[in-house]
Amino acid sequence: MSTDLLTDESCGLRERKKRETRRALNLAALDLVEEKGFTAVTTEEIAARAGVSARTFFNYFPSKEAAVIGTTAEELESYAAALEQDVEGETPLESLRRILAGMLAPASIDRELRARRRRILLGEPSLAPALVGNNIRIENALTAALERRLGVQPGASLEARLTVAVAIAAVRACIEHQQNGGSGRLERNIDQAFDRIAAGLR
Amino acid sequence: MSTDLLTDESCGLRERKKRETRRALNLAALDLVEEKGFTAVTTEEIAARAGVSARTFFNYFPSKEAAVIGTTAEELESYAAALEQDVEGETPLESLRRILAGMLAPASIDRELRARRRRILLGEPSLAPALVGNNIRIENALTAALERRLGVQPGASLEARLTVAVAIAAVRACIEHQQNGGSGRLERNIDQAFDRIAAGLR
DNA sequence: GCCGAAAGTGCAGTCACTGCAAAATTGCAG
DNA sequence: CTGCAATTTTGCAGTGACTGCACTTTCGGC
Repeated sequence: MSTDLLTDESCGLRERKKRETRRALNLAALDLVEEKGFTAVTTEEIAARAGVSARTFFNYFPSKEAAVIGTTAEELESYAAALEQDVEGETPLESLRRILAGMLAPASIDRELRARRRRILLGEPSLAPALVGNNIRIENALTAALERRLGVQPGASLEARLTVAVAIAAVRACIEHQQNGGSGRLERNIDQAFDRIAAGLR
Repeated sequence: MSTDLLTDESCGLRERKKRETRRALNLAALDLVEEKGFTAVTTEEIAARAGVSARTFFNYFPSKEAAVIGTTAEELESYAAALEQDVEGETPLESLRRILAGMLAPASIDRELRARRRRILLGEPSLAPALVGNNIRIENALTAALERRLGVQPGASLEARLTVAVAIAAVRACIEHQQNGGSGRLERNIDQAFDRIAAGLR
């Protein structure tokens, strides 16, 4: 069991090929959704474009939605690790703001892919339920990480989950606001939202 | 075209029968899910137990999940109306606490049904994505109501949606905490959560 | 009782998703 | 390099959610 999180973990050919296939499926799904819209895309098409059989598709993703969203366990672990680390002079909420904003912002690497993914995912209303469902996974991973950071037993106190859930909800609200033609830039609104939450909502 | 929104709208036999059918489908769905678990229940079974054809099922609910959850537009309107009303000396967040807690608490009427519904819905992990998806509907309805209460244009300011989204997230976090064997009674935890949010999270 | 509208129903079809068993591929030991 | 074992891919057959369409039934007003 190799957990070489730092290196590319591309040790075995087998593992590398699985990653490539997964990525190919995700990219194919994004392409097709962009072309035809989510509901008009079939899992067979995605599989065909990725060069695998229809059956193999479901070896990689449990649903069509999951293939389009494509969040990997590694991503979750990476975010969790970032939150677990106690940064000097940063409250948990501030860490969450930084990490969640980082998930949205086109990062240094993968600039265009991240931007494109964001545009496609948010532009598809039929994906909205799946997206909030995906947020549950993120919430669980981040909650466990924050519990470790705070040194409490998993599920022992409400604090960790409450903070994470509220932070994710804040980001979601800002995104929704943006989608509805709301004012201001997304990052600015997120900052504002977290400021309000830190100051106490009325 | 009867738009008698004021009266109980149970005027015509047609309207009453639709309500009854919808309710019958929802109750049948709850029964069956309790008996066999969500995934083992088919829409045909639900329809059969409710005394309608398989096809008619989909005239009432767009999906199996929706039939089990069963949130009606009337319920949404009722919650929205409650939030829109500006109660003396109550901040929006306090109103939300009262209303959302009321949605969970077995009300004066429908005591057992509400309790049973809550138990069945929360006890089915396979329903979790659909439940958070349903929360979007609630969030939208409550956001619109709060915007009216605050006298702002729909989507103009971030405040309304942020407050509603955070409040719903808080309740969800408390429920999750409960489901994971967390300490304390649900209502008490919700009070605590809202207190923390009003005081400002860290 | 009659007529237009609304609701219920049957039918055929598409597609997501699953279990199973055979076939292909890969990693490894000899 | 070669066969062996584990893993992965694939085909096949099946279930069940969901849809569009056309037809019948039912309801409400006149």
